[in-house]
Amino acid sequence: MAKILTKREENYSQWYNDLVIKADLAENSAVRGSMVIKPYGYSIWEKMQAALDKMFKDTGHSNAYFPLFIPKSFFSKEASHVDGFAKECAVVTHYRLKNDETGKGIVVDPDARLEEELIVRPTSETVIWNTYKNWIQSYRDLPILVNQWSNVVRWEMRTRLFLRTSEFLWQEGHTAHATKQEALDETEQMINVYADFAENWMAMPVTKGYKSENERFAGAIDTYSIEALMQDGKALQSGTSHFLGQNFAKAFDVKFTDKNGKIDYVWATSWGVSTRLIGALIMAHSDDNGLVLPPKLAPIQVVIIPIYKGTEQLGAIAEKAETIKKKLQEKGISVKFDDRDTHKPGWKFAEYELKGVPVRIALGPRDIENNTLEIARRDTLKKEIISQDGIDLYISDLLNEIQQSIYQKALKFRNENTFKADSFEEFKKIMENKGGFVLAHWDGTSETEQKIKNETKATIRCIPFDSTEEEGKCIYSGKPSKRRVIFAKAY
RNA sequence: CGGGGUGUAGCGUAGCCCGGUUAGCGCGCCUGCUUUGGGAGCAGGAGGUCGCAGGUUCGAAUCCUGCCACCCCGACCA
Repeated sequence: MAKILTKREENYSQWYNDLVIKADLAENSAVRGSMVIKPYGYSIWEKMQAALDKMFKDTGHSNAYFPLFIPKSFFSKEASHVDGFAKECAVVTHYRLKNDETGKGIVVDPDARLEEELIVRPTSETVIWNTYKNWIQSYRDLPILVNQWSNVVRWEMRTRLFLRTSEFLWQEGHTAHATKQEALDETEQMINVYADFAENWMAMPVTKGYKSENERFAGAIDTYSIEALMQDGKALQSGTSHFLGQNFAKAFDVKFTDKNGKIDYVWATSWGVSTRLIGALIMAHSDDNGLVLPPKLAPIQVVIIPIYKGTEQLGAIAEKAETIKKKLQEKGISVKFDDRDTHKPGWKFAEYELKGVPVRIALGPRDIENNTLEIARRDTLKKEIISQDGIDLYISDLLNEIQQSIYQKALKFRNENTFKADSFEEFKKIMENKGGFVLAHWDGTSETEQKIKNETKATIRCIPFDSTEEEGKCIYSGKPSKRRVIFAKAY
């Protein structure tokens, strides 16, 4: 597992500060667990956003925006939703500050108490369904296929850098449908979109499946998720898609008249992924030299580093570098030519490795003379000297190759860390050692899942869509089971 | 909120048990010269309310009391 995530070695914090996300805003507990995403990290998020946004639009969705503040009363309308979120809400109670009577500092004006408190959205189902009520009367108004890019706040008892911050950026899709089947299809479609994104953009293999009742979203009838395995053997839930049935429609009284003149409640879904994906990306691929970014999400895909003595040498090198840069850009490749004279080549090599730039080109006097380039790829750290001719084609092929290679490496890791357990002893042994995904039989009850969790910390990550039917016995209770489910310790 | 730990320069730390010069070191930062194909070398320099507030003492980073913050583990959770 990469140092950047696990070890506090010398200079660790310097890396860390330069890395993508900095947690902690200040010495103030009120913002504990908030995050600062530095520009480089944010540009990774922007690449993710762009790719996802296009996928959403290609599947017929549109973006919209709903309020940050939700009246408290909205929350009490869907019982299990309240239960799920009540414990982690930030609540706005006042709307004004005033100077302290002692003249020192500033205090909340007690006269400015809100009549009804506002909740900072932990998710937007309630405010959105309150709005949909006004948008929907007839089947002709359906479906509504809306996505929102926003920030949400969940006042977690304990935050975790990258993976569980109290405020995070995400997208949440909220759709309304005339039929149950249509909503189910939507739920499945979106988990497929997420899996597609995780595998083809993030180069991170994921398993699609159903959540057990314990792990289901508060207010959902069914939750589908994609689960990824991190390098430390823990699972990360990377995206979820919920079939909400008619729960929210009933809570917010959203009815429509169908083709036959019959009145019914609307069917709903919601789905989301968050900046947690940046954490997933880091934890899935990075090594001791820093990040390893899949080319498709790398803000800089190729960096050109000049090697030179004196400014007269730089002139010729810079000219050549600019030519190469232009050629690559014409192929749609993002290139940075780093001609800073404030840092030495070796320093730059290390810096771009830390940042995960997939391909590095070194260009020096030797190369000018021989019409060559030194190409280094981040994922394998291998270097080779190639001809400058046809560099654009070479690099664009190489980027594809790296994208594939990173995925294959992660897939191999997951395969090697996926085990079958047929007894609880075996199961415990695996969990205590290296962790990983463990396929085991389960009797289908929440009680058993809870007991296994209490004893091993492992939970059911999902019941895979593609699991084959197989007669077996629950590893804990010994009761009959029809298929294996995935257990793992989770973040 | 329970259990454990830690607060010393931008970052990482030594010193604390056993009080006593000007609080030491590494990285980073600044200046100069030499360097530049894997995080350069040498020389010089800047930077500290030792978390905060009290107390004990001739004297406190060090001992005592209170407070605050952060980290790790647990409950909670995307």
